[in-house]
Amino acid sequence: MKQSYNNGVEATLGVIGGKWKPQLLCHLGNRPQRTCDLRRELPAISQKVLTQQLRELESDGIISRHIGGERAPFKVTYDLTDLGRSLGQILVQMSVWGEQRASQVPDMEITHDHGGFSNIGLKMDSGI
Amino acid sequence: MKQSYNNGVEATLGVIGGKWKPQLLCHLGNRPQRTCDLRRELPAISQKVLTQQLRELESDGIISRHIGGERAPFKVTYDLTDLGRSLGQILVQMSVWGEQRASQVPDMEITHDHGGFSNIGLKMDSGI
DNA sequence: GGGAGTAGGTACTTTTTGGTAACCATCGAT
DNA sequence: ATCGATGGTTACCAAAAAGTACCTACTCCC
Repeated sequence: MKQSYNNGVEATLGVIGGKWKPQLLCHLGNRPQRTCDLRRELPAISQKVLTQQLRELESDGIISRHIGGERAPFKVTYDLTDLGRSLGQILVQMSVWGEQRASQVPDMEITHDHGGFSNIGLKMDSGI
Repeated sequence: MKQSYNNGVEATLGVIGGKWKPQLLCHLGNRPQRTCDLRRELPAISQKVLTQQLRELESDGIISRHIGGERAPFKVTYDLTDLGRSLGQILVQMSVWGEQRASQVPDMEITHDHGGFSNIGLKMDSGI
């Protein structure tokens, strides 16, 4: 179905706005990862939602899915595409802004449970 | 209540992620506006949701609310705060990325009904 | 007195999103 | 033969977000 946005910001939000997508992009920004790796790093996400968010990112062209092995316990690997990497600069800036904001607001905390975007800049096209 | 995020990106999304917030920020980025102005520019938003999103932006320190007149038909004006203006660069980049994306995907359209972020850079602290 | 304009609140419903739990299929190891 | 790891799917539920409808209260204007 044809999706419609009022401006570019909304279009971008449509891509990165899922509940787990920032974290998924973060982890995939470091290196390609298998499904089970992502599940281990994000224990709180359910299989269903993980698959769902990965499918959305894939259909948006942000990540790519590779099936390793022929008919074994498949090794499915997800990786950022060039388009996905082109989000790096935005993600890093959002990360910085959010971190700074959280450091100034007492009632806001950021649990860096499973890595963050502070290092993503090295791998993604952050422009830094 | 204490809100918790897993990384800075989510914290930022918590601020700009509302359905109408990008558009509100866009219009307020041009100049301070009254409630009725915003309603005229965004005819599709309901009074309830408009008030709600403005309150959220206000409590996040992104916009400020000024009541003009003493006990008349109040002239309530909303304006970006410095913190709000500091989002400019991020919003402009998200806008550019989204616009570019939309121009490459046939099934995605952006209806520039009520202005856009292309010019917000002039007023907000876009860093451009 | 009866609108219209201004700013907003409240109750209720709908839509969207995310979460739970159970299931399938395959392989290798025990 | 059963278990665990792998990578899913499906049906069903719950919570969050947004939308609808209707209400208040004040003032100015006719």
